[in-house]
Amino acid sequence: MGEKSVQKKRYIVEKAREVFVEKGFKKVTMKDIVEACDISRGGLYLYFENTSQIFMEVLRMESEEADDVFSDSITEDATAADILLLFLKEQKKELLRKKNTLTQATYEFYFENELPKRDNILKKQFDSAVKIIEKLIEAGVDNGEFICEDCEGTARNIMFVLEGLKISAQTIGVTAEAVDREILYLLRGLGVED
Amino acid sequence: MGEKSVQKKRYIVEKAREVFVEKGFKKVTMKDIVEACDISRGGLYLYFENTSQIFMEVLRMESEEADDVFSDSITEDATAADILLLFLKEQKKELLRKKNTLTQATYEFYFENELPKRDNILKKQFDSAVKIIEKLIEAGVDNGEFICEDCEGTARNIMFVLEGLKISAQTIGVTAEAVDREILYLLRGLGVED
Amino acid sequence: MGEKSVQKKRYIVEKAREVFVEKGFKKVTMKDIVEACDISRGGLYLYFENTSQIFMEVLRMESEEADDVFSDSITEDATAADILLLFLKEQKKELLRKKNTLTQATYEFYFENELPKRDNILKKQFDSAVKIIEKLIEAGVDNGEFICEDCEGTARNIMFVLEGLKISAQTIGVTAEAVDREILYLLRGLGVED
Amino acid sequence: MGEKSVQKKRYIVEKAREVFVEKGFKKVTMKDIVEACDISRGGLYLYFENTSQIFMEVLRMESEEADDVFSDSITEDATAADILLLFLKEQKKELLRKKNTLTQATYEFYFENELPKRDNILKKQFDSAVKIIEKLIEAGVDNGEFICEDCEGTARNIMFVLEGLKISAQTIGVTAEAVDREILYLLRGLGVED
DNA sequence: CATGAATGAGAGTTCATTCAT
DNA sequence: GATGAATGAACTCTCATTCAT
Repeated sequence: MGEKSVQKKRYIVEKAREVFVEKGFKKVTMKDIVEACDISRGGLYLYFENTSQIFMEVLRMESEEADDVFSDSITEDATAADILLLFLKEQKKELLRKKNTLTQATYEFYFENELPKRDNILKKQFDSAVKIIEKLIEAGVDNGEFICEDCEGTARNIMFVLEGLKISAQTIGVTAEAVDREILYLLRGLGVED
Repeated sequence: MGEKSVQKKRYIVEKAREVFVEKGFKKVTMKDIVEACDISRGGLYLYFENTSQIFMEVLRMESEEADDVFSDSITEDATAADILLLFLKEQKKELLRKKNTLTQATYEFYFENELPKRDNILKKQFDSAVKIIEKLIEAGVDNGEFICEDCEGTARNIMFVLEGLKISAQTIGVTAEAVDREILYLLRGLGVED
Repeated sequence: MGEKSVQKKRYIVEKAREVFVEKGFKKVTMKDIVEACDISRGGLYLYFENTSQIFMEVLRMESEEADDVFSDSITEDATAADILLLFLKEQKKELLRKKNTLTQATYEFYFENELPKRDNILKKQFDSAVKIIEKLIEAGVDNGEFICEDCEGTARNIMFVLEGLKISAQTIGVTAEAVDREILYLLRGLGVED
Repeated sequence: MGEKSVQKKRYIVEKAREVFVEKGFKKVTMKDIVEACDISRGGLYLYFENTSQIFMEVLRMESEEADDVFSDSITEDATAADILLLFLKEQKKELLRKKNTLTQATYEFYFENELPKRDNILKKQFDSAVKIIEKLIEAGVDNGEFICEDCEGTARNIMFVLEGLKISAQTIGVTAEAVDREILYLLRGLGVED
């Protein structure tokens, strides 16, 4: 597959991403993607065999670009609390966003495909986020910003709360206030006064 | 609708439940349910128009029967900590169970149907669970079992963690140990020593 | 499947037969048969899963109706030679007929489906034809019409020649004269003077 | 077309032959052949327009190389009976061979293409085989090996029996014993004692 | 009420064939 | 000459939904 093919594949994945954002995973057909890309029916099959394959590529591309969840938050003289807060605000924005989100499609994809439980991109992201938060909390404890006895447990707790908020946002609905309240609760747990 | 019709409807819903447990929500077709019920294709349409309608009925029946999430745990002389622990154990069992769970189907259903965000059974269950946990914690605080400054916040935190664990179990996979660890973390947050 | 279904199935098989006669086996699609029957696309699938299944049914029906290859030839006072000659004439007509023949389709079907080598309708027909010809020759020998030392071998020889003529008719082409010549040759082998 | 082109064409035909041997004629697509040859899709079209054209070339090449059906059998001091027997043994081997045979593909090809009935390679091969067998029988009669009144008729009979065996091998199945039995029958018809 | 045959829309998939490079 | 990406027609198959009985 030449240079051009790589570009076209990328093009398809980008267009497909929009479709998945729009419709989730299950509802999306090869036809939908063909139409979104404005290519021929057979053309798509030159690059991908099915929607799962395309979605996995979308996820891969996503995780490549988004590896820097924290990098935005980390600036020269930011404190641990600043960084954590920024990260949580970022997550809030993400989880409240109705559109331009792959959240639902991602869940649906993992529901449908029991297989990739191991070496699961989602899991890797979760674990690495826990690690980073843990380091952050440790740093905060060191310089007296945070109070925390079980940094790892707290990091994991934060991530599960975020997961809970995320899925709740997609199902029972969650308001900005509700998210703020949870963020406050988490910060207070670290000994941060408002 | 006569008595007989009510019974048949109930029969359909029960059979359909098995199908949803087995296949989630999206993948299920009217044909699947017709076959599971061993009734005629047209027959099903006399009672339900589509799978969404059937699933909502499944959910309704479910919540009627399961309103007593706590009732099992509450006995005469159980302490607040006992009850909370029993509840959490119950949730653990539920979320680790691969089969006989409507979890996935429920998520899929709410993904597909943006509509029932309001008067959403899931939301009601969530809110009422928060309430009950809050009362429980308050009781625990009163008799010195728990230490807690923000009972409502803590109750909500517990529920979001459970939601996070539940969705994680369906996507990235969660081990029994991981769940135990979270439960311990939550209890320690209430000042409970192991 | 009720009485009506049986009739419709029969109707489909009859229409499909025409299609197979027209186009052989391989070229025929479910769509072709749907169109020939003037039923809906999905309708055909209620009765048959694929063209092989339909063709097998065509063959079965064919063999039911045609079990009496010889019965036409057998009359009260016909001699063995008469009957044999009539049979051979019948075969001649059959193998020279361009249209209304399942020959080609049958060959194609057996090419495609290696499976039914055993309990193969074609084989049964061949074997039973050999048996009948053998009996016929024996009868002819008994009453002095034929001279033959190895009736079974001769019967089989006749059938293989007929098979050879049949496939030749479909591939290299065979004239009426050529068939007559072979028939004469076979009869002379039985000591019959023209 | 240059020297190189001729070679490439030959290469394609040889590779295509393998495909036809493997899959018959009808099932073979241009894509199959492209893949077998490991050339480009468009490249094949520079040489052939469709599978029929390719197959005809395969047949032509085949008949060029195989014109010597008998040449193997004919040695200095072999008797007519020896040669005939060798030829029949050769045919037996051929028709029992499951793989490496173009038989099925050839039949399918002639089924599909009504056209080449005239100037039909198959026919030429058949006719020339009849001629040769006839000469052989005449020679055998001359030196007292065979008894035969109608050499041409007998030669043709032999060829039709072989055709019958060949197609039977492909459809109803034929055992080595069955072939031997037919060969014996044919030889006895020529007055040859076992 | 209940049945289940029938319809037809629509998704998936494969290839023959073309054509710019 | 040669390549292989691209197109689009054609086929298979599945269901939601209707309707005569």
